Amino acid sequence: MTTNAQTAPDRPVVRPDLLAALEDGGYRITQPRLSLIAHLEHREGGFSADEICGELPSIGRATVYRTIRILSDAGAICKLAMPDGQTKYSMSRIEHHHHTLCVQCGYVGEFRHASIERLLRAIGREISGEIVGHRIEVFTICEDCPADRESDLTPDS
Amino acid sequence: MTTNAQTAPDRPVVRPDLLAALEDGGYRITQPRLSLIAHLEHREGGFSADEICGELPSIGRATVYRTIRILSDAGAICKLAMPDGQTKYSMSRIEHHHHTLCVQCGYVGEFRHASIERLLRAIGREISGEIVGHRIEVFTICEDCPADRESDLTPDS
DNA sequence: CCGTAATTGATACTCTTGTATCAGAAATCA
DNA sequence: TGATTTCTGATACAAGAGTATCAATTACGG
Repeated sequence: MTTNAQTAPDRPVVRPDLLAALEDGGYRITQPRLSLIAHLEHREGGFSADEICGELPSIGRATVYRTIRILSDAGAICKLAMPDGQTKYSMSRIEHHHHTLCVQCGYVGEFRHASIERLLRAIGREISGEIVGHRIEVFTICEDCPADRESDLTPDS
Repeated sequence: MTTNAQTAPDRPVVRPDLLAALEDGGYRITQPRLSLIAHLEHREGGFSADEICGELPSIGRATVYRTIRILSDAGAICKLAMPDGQTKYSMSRIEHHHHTLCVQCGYVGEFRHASIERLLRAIGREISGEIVGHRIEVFTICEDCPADRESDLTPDS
């Protein structure tokens, strides 16, 4: 419908750093990967790979998983673990951050806190061995979730 | 150490708080549960449920999983997540603590750090919603593991 | 525009981490 | 000692989270 299709066929305009995550890894810029990135890039909150498969039925399951892995390896998206063990992903926006996960709706927020860095250094001094990574996840019931509902998870952001 | 086995037939002497975890939940003290607790109670480091099934072939798989869940729900053991998503458990010894997990050998250590409590309160003031839990896991390569072997398991650092 | 190499997607498969079922066994109660 | 209730364990089942395969397709360098 639009008439500006001269420059590139159907290529959606996406965050350059997400494209760079592909290019820097030596991966080709393909339609399915662009569609996936365009679908994810402005997404708030967490999502599962399978959820994305449902939302983008035109992209094969294997491709969704493969691309998510590429982006995750490149640090463009974060892999998270819900308290029940479910895997979720979220887009990285802040450089060095941690996550809040709403245990009811699955909403994922990001926060930074200066003292976390200090804390980790202090822990490093107290324990034996070398720290190679960490995971700090804060589980919440977010503002928009009624706290009285106990059981069901509605992954609707 | 103490040999008070004349009080009960084959009942191993186990940590009373572990028995209490069963009794307080209204569960019966059975041989398989006692065997499992006796097997676990002095265990250092992390273990998976399946691993325990292999070590105690006389106890059924379902019973191992059931009992671990009971103990985990009661807080007697901790459920952990390795960076690759594997589930591990470890015995709780310190009251409010966090874990170090060696990404090579799976060794699980415990540590406390006073500022973590402060930190969580500070985070609670900064984010919206109510904090209902948290997970702080520090991934390490422990002293006994050769660090030269390459390990690419470094989640968001 | 073409050749080559990477990518896709349908599908089957794997592996982990459990849960459901249910007849028989064991623990507790009266 | 029964009677009752819970528990066990063998096994099947299931869901989640991916990976392997491979013919057909697509992107990209020249």
